[in-house]
Amino acid sequence: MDKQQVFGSSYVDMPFFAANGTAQGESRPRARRRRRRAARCGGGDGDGGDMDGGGDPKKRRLTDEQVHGLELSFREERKLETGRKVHLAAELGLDPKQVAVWFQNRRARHKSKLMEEEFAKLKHAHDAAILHKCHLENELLRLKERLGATEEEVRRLRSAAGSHGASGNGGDAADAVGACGGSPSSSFSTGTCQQHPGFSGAGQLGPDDELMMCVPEYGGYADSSVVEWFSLYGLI
DNA sequence: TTGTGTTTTACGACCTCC
DNA sequence: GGAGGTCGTAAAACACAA
Repeated sequence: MDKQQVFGSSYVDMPFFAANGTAQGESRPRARRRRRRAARCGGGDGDGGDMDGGGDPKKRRLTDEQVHGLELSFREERKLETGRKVHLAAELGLDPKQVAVWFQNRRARHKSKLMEEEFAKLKHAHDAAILHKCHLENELLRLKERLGATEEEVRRLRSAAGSHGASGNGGDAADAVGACGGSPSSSFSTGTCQQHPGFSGAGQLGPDDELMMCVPEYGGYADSSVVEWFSLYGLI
């Protein structure tokens, strides 16, 4: 199989055999310890063919130069055509199969990194959306309070006008409110927002625990205001 | 020095494309 | 059918705290 082919190929006697050696290791920023696991080499892991007769370890780290060359090539093009692979392998003293494997792993790392970045970005947007929702719900509470006070004032004025015998036709704004019958606020749902004592507007919230106190539930992503918020962040 | 967590190298299985 | 891709995983190499 391929395992035997890999270690029977030319790269075995190339300079990077010294990569894990003392000189190379000491040239790196942090000294690298060598740990021998020779005892395990003979252990039957069912992975026969690890040794190429000479007791060579199964894996060898690539040298910095080899990794650098591979990195440069990867930046140019993430896919690897046959010609490029063979050329790169010859140039770096590697087996073409090693180059292919390195590119596969490098693509996987790249993808993983991209996913991490994407996750962080989405989390940031999520937190911002939660904060925005909290602001909106607190604003709603304030508006409801004002509405209640206004309705109370209207009732008071009406009763005062009624006691003076006037048949109220001057209550324009008051009528408008009154026309709503059971008050518009009755159709509002305050949701689950609990007003935080120290919360009085934007810029007051920082840590997530405050967010959690403010908005104990995380549903409602279909809310159009949240969609707007996401679009503000350029996420959709 | 050692135990443990992370990174790197390598492989097999499976899929797609030519 | 072969070459090269992704995905999942094993294991060596390595870093580092205790």
